[in-house]
Amino acid sequence: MSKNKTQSRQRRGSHQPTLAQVAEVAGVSSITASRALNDPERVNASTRQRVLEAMEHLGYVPNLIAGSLASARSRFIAVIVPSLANTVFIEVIKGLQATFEAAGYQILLGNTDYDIEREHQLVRTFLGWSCSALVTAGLKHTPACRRLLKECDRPVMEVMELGEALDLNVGLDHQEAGRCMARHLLGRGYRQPVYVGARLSDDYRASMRYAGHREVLQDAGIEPLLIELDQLGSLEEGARGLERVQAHYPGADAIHFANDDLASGALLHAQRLGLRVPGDIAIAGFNGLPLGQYVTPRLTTIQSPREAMGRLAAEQVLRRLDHQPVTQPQQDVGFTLMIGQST
Amino acid sequence: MSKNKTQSRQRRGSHQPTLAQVAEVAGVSSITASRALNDPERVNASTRQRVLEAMEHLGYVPNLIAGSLASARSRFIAVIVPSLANTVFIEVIKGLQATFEAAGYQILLGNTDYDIEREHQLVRTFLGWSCSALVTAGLKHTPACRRLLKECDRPVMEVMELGEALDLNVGLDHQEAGRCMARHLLGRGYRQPVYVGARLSDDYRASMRYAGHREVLQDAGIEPLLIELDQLGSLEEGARGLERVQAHYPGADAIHFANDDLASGALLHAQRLGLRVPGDIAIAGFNGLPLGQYVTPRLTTIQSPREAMGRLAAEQVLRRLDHQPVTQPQQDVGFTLMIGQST
DNA sequence: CGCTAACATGTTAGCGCTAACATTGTTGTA
DNA sequence: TACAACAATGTTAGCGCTAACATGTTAGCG
Repeated sequence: MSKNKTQSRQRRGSHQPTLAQVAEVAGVSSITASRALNDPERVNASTRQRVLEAMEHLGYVPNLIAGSLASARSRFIAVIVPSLANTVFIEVIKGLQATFEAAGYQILLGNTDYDIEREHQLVRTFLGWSCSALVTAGLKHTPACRRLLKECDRPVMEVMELGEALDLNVGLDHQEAGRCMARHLLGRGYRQPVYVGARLSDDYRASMRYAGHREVLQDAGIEPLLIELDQLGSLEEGARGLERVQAHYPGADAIHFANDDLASGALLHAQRLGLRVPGDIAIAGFNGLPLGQYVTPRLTTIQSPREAMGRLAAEQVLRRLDHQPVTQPQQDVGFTLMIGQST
Repeated sequence: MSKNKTQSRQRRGSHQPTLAQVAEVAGVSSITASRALNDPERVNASTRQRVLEAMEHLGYVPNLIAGSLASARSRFIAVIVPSLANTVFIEVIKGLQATFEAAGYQILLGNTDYDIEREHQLVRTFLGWSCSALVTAGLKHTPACRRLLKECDRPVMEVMELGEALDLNVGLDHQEAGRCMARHLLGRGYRQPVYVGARLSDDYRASMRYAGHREVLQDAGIEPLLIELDQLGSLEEGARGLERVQAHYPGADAIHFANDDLASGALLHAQRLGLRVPGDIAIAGFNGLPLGQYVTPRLTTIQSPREAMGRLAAEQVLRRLDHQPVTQPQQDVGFTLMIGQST
């Protein structure tokens, strides 16, 4: 028998130094070492000093997984967005990330690719990581996912749009934004505006803006016209949108695009075609991206405070995690109509 | 005494159903329930069925933290980038995310804000989460961070640029890219090109491109000119760059911008100023962003395969995690000079 | 001087899961 | 028939940490 009889089982685990080893070197118990790190007020300064030196000496890296298991809370925040290709979500993520990171939380980023089944799966996974809170882009979930979010007993924040939320909600009223732009166009005297969006069944915030647009037109006795494209937000697709409007609705005098990428693409394409904007056709967008503010003529659009929305959402969640009362579970960040020279 | 004497300690933990409870409902041991989930081949089909039903019935969500602690591996991949404001990193992240997510890994995203001390801290935190591998943007680290990365015994991937890497490395040669564009400009007959970058000490990849640019100019006996701006990548800052070039170097006949955002901003601004591009001044960029390909005149730039770089990097890491041999630890993804009408 | 309160530290028992080893029963085959 | 090989399941002992409870030690006070 070559095997050691006194020691039966094989050792597992990594070869990293543990808190117990640190404690031994520092000549204290492991709970004291733990406290020196996580609750420094509760240990004597000189003891703390010794513990920290031992950590330094051993190259100790705290095992956060073990800590989370023992304390039944992780400092994870789940953030679920439909896409990373869209600047809009990136900016919201930036706001969330900056605020949560500063408060010592780590973001777990999930990408649904506009698939709410995928979202459900991500929620399950993130709950499995004992995340402290969840942030989702939008109010649309599968029924099972809604149930899970409702019963998970953690702050749930739904960002981007306002509506019947599960818990916390920070966003803006997209239907009203659609109305606002439509009113602007009618106010400018345009009588045949066309709404141009892409994959409206996926991008349902764009479809809500369309609903607002349509409402205003119908109230004014004008028939709402719609062109639906395939790609969500690209300059090239915007150019295609312009061409399709010209082909289908030769009398159109204005285009209300679902976003600035499409609108800017159309604007640049109009230039190439020698079309005057807004003389031959007016163009409007949504988002207030820098690009739209930098083309000539400057794009009329609706600015939404995306990074601020992320920050505000994070602050609300942090307040809830800190057991402070959240007086306004629903917050409207609003939007601004920015009138450029394109309408 | 109101306290129950038989049961001393207070219960901790969440109120979530556990594997043990699932196992009890299914009438098996918990390890069998575990296997039914993680290694389905190893349990009888009917047993598995019963276990899965019990999970469904109880609304069981696996506690991934406990699983990670027990198995000493988490399915986390640390991804550390200097900024989320830059499209370039977002696209690399997209490539990484898609590939890692498909393989069942979760990305832990860290943002250093161009601070390598912050990077070191993030590396420590992520090692604390027992991440399976680390991906960092760039080869620049603090000495302590290098040591940590070298000794952590996990795949370490450095993306973006090529050079003396710690372990795996996927990227492109920025100095060569700078040379390539400078050669193009000289080949076109420009004799007073100015390099315009922003915060070159932070954005050291841009400064490497400048080094290449300078080298070519010096070889040709031309004095290299440089303008340094404050904001890393914005259209507005590009316009400012154009104005500063005109003010400082009135004889300049070409501008080699550090990125397409700056270059596009300058291009759009030139239009407004009534400057002919490239007649009055030529403009070149770097990155191959869609915007640059969509302005008139089309921007001369260098296209780098960013999303593909992310995918390739992820595949290399996955191969390493899968114990497959990695024959080429360093991979050059190359770049393409795209000659537009702006030079 | 005895008593209490506040502080400093320690002991114990898990958190929920899985690796390692153990035990059955079942099949194939020499 | 005996024995290996395998398939299916179980038992045990942690992973590294921290909550809860326990104990010792000092300062403050009438």
